[in-house]
Amino acid sequence: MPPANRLLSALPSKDRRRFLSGCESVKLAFGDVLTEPGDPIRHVYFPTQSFISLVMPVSGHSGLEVGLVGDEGMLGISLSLGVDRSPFHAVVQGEGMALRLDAARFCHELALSSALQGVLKRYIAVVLGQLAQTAACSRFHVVEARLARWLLMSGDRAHSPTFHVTHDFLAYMLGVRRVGVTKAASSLRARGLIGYRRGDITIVDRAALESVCCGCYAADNTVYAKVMG
Amino acid sequence: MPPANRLLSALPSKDRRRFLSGCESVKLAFGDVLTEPGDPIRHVYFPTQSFISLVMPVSGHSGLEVGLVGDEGMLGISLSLGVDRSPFHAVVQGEGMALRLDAARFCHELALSSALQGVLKRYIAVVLGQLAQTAACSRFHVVEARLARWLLMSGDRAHSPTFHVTHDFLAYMLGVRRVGVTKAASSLRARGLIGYRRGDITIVDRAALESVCCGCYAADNTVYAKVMG
DNA sequence: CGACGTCTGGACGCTGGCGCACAGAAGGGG
DNA sequence: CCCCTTCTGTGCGCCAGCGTCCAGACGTCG
Repeated sequence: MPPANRLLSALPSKDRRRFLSGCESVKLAFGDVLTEPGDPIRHVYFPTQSFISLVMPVSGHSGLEVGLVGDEGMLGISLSLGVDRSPFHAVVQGEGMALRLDAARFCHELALSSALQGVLKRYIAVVLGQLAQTAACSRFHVVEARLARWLLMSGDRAHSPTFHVTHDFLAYMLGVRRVGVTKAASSLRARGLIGYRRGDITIVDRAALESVCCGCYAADNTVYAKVMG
Repeated sequence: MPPANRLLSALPSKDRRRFLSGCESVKLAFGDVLTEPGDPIRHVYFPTQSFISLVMPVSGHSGLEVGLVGDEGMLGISLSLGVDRSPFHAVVQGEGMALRLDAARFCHELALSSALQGVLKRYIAVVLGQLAQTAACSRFHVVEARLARWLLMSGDRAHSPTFHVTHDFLAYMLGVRRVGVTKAASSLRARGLIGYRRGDITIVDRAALESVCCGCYAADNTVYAKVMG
């Protein structure tokens, strides 16, 4: 069985088969930009092995990552709300496969499957909570804790303790200086929680990393499990 | 004609009449707590003259306001997503009237009106964008700019340049110290942009306040107009 | 194998906001 | 009318993160 997307796995098999038959499997490459804020949504994506960052740009600043979409979610939910523009800058963070569907076809399929409608609505409710959580987190928590959270979230979505990301890129996601990331990361490494080398990061001691990270990580997971499971 | 809620005004008159007949008009008092995170949603509210803060609590911190709901929105959207729990702490910020509907009845009405479904879906899309905007704003912008934004948003929803709020409360909303608010507010007052006295704040020079405030205020309004208008 | 680009690691002073503590001013209730 | 609560204003030392610059380490590609 090939790796799947959890939203689609939740569908009854008839709806799922029907939906999958309309999808194409594409490989997303690191750094690919899938949507720009304000631009029309051409495709929706259901990551299977890949994952995607949602970044909110701010004038005069680098932008801030407000969401991470992996096999537990989808990119382009706005479409299911009847809005054809993306509010976010979406950039591929973890290379890998995703299922893709063009906008018109997605809307068509959505209209045909009330099961899909239900799953996506609940997913949107989760996203609402996660956005709020992220807002509070990036306001209050120190870089080290937020870095830990990011690594855990990415590790989950990469289905692997190792993935590719530079300090520079992390700084962009977290909305801090690159130097700040280097400092936090080297501290985590010194304590044996993670390892890294020229853009490849490895989670070494997951449990310890969880204890360093803020409660937002656990909160997110709890909400997801409660609403979706 | 009594003051209305803009979401409901957007409905075709038949649907609107039907929906309104199921609503009760209630007065919301300053400080009333309407939902707690994780608690079941008993009622949904469509403010007409009142407005409501959505606050995301964070362990070890005071919490952060992530949204403001006035006559342009509603409280309890999660219900329309099939989720009966509120992710937020919702507290009445501006005293006044609102239309209230109990949860079961709301779901029933929603099922009957596809126009209402459409409006609320678009509203949710707006909220998604606003949450992201707020996340970035509270990460990057200085207290003074954020305060200005908050005052403008509240002024809009209060339909009046004057409304009641103490520095203490503002600090809670913005996730900063009360002293930080006092400093920013007194600076704005010294420049003649606002006035205040023991909890009553007045916007004196709206245009100047807009120029002090970050672009997030304008961005929010633009998105709302584009998606809802 | 050498040169260049990329990635990581320090160092500098600076500042916005923090935590705390205290003092004056305005109102409201007994 | 006085006391007590609430609200606003100020002054401390402190620190996380900022902006900037430079240096070393690693890889890759010509």
